[in-house]
Amino acid sequence: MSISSQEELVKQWESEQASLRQQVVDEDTEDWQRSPEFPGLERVGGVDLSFIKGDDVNACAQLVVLSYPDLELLYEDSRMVTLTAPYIAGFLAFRETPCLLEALQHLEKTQPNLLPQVVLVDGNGLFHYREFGLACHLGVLSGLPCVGVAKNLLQVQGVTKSEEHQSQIASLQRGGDSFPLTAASGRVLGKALRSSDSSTKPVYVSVGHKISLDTALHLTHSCCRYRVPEPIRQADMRSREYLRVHFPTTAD
DNA sequence: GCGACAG
DNA sequence: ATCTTGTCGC
Repeated sequence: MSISSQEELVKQWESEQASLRQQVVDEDTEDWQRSPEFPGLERVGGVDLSFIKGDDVNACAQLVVLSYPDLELLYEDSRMVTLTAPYIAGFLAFRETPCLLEALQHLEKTQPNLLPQVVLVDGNGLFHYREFGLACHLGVLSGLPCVGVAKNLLQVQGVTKSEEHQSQIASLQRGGDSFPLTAASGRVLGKALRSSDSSTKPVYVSVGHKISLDTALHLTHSCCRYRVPEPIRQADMRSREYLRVHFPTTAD
């Protein structure tokens, strides 16, 4: 792809993000979100993509639905997809949303009773350059509540891996502890969460759609058996397993 | 030229 | 995302 055509693509994507961003709902909209016990919440989804080494076009898109609060597998869908859009930081959604949306729509059409009530997404939501990351994108297009959970800090809007940030991480004492990720504007775009007692490195939680930040944080923590919340962890493991079985590494 | 760059 | 097994420690 030529430099100029990529510049044009980015311009088009920026305008699309600005437009869709207005549809994000950063508040609780569901009945189950009203109480900290999440009464009525029975199904939590997780999505992820895995790639074959050296191939950035063919990938395995994974959707899992786990029971809540037991976090047991209710449904899983692994599908090979062909990605057309390139990966450009800040525009991950244009690469991953289409196939994830298809997986959700397929489930809604075939087994609507298993459709998740909220989806945990591997990546950011409002914690994003233009406050419209993958979790917001998938949320708006699917209409489902979504939460962004990133494993690495995106340095954006003045939030950096500074010594101050490092010391805030060090101050997280136990699972559930968190601190806000505040933009230069003063707006809180997300929170760093120590997801379990036994993990030092936090995960970065932000609103995707139809959920408040505090509810997103509490839900994420409630889904953690290990550092990465179980829905995303299961999606990740199962998509890798799918590739291992169907595209075994050629032994030399 | 150097650093940053969700997945 | 992926390259990569064992190993040290709680």
